[in-house]
Amino acid sequence: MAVTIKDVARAAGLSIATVSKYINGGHVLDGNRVAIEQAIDGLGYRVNVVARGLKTRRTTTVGVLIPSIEQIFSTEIIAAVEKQLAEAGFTTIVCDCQLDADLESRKMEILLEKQVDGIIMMPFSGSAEPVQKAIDQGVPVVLIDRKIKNVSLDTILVDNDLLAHQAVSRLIQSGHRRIGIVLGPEDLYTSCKRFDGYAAACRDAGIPIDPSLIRHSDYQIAGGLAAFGALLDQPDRPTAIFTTNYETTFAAGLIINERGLSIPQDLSWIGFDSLSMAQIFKPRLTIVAQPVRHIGETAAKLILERMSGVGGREYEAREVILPGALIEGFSTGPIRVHADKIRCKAD
Amino acid sequence: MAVTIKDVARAAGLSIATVSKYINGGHVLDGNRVAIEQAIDGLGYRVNVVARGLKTRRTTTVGVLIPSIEQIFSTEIIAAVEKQLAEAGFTTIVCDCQLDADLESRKMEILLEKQVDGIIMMPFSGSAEPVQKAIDQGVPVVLIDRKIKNVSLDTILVDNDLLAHQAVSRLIQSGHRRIGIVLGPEDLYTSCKRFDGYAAACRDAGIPIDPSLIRHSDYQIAGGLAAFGALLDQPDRPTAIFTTNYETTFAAGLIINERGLSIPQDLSWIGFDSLSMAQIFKPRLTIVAQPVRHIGETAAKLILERMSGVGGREYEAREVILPGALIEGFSTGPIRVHADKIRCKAD
DNA sequence: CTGAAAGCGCTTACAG
DNA sequence: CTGAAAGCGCTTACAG
Repeated sequence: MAVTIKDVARAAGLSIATVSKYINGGHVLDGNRVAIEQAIDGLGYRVNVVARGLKTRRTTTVGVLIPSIEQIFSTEIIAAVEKQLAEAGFTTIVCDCQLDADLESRKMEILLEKQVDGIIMMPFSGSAEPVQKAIDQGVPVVLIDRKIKNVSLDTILVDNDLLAHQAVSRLIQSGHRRIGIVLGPEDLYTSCKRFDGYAAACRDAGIPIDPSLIRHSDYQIAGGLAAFGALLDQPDRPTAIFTTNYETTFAAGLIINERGLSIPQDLSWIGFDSLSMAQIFKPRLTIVAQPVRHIGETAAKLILERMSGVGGREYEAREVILPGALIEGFSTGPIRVHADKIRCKAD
Repeated sequence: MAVTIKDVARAAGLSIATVSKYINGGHVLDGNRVAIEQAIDGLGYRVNVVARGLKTRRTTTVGVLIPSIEQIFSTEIIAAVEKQLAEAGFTTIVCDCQLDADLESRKMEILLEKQVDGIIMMPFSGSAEPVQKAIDQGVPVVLIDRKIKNVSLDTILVDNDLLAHQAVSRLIQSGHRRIGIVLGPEDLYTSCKRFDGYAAACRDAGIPIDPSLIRHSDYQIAGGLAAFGALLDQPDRPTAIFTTNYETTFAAGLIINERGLSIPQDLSWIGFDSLSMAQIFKPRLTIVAQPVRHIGETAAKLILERMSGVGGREYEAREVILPGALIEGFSTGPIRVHADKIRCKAD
């Protein structure tokens, strides 16, 4: 059986209270300290954090709930979160809901059941229900990437409209006026913001918004294929396209490869996220890069602060907006006239 | 304060023992069952798994320890593991050691401290020390991807030599005889196996092994750049190259892009892992694909079996070798004569 | 500084 | 089937 604090106390000839005090950083007489240290080393004692957690009601564990663990955007954030939390002595439990709204709720319950001290969540469904459960139990929550309607919580966001504005302006500078955009679901926070930036850039340049250039998707590969394909196949097709998340950018890459399009000769293109994919693509892709590490670190620091209780149980929700960057590649260029190569499949 | 089993017992007019029995699936009188259910619903009771864990010495949690959470190979496996374990009612705690041998040991301790019921580990350092700690505590361990010397443990492997053999044979079929290979560290299990497959394929075709065509790396991007670059820059350079993990494959892609090489005209190339990168590359890459989902599921099932105690504490270590696949793209072709374009940078 | 005692919320033999 | 009691390993006031 595992060795307990009792064994240490016996070996050191002290009470468990004293040993406990020492373990938790309290002061004990020098002689006793030595005795305890020897006992611990000799016995190979290690605190049972489960027992401690029962008593202290803290598990030094934080739950991370994300839409899918297979999305690189989430992965990179998790890595940063985990590292930051580990340095503070916290363990991270990662749960994904596999793009399933029901699971999002279930996994939240599991996290709560595990008595996590705090939760970092990237909302998937947008429903307030999962997060409400945490609030009800008094567990602090920090949101990432998007807000949840009618819920006031700490949130780490990215300057989506500015970034989209920059990307679209970049295309406009190259002379494009028919610029397509592949967005996510209509009511999704990031999707709205990225559209706002697109619209603002067009407005600034005096370009009227053409609804046929705006395509919504599910922000997944399947939807990206459909949306990007539709943009290419329409009669007066765009000369440049902006895909606004990783999955739709990947989908665009697939189609471009399949149809044998030359970038930027046949089409100018700006993608989103995943620097590595951008670097591998021929020619190197121009993309909007979100500050993933920064997001993760910021979220981790904030949840640590909330868990420590600074500001009390009734704090005011904070909203942090982080800057991203437009990373230039070679996928944008001036407009060409001959664009009939595009519809190689449709024709 | 949270509602406990005591509150439920009081509300239901029963003892906590009876409530506990019901919660854990025991039989109680129908009337009592109703009373308990009502009390639970009314109070919003939820079992405190920390308290339960203290008593039962089981946490229904398994730890996953990997080299880096940012490596896509690991991510995909984790996703499969997590899903499989969740279905069995287990929670997954993912820890990575950030490619740091010391951290590998520390994180193992943390996992053990959290009283995980089992551990799935993809070894990084190859040292037996981290895993020995788990063994000492009687916590079952399932290894993934590679073995650890002098330790007999359940291990889920991939048929590395066969896969490498297939890949190299594919190149030989196209007429290549000077085939370069970018491996990992010399003593790494997978690296050795993949070299074995390479060597066997050459031997089968009567091609002598030329040491200058064999480059070891750290299996990371940095090492991949160095190794791949060195292969290209050497006097009698290979006409085809096989990069044997994701990072070195990615590195090769970077160099190919940077130098403006045309594949397969200037060079035939077969990569490893990451179907998505292969699909985005121009032309679509031929790669060796490991059965990531299969690996994850198999590891999860095995650890579940070990945790359940079937086979007893003293079981015989099992070794499972899973088949992968060579996925054909367009990155291999017949040899060309003019290869001077290659050294655009060096010249 | 040290120790005896209570208790965190649960499960588990053991009687009844 | 039900309940009283012990105990999992720890921390925490409270005396001393």
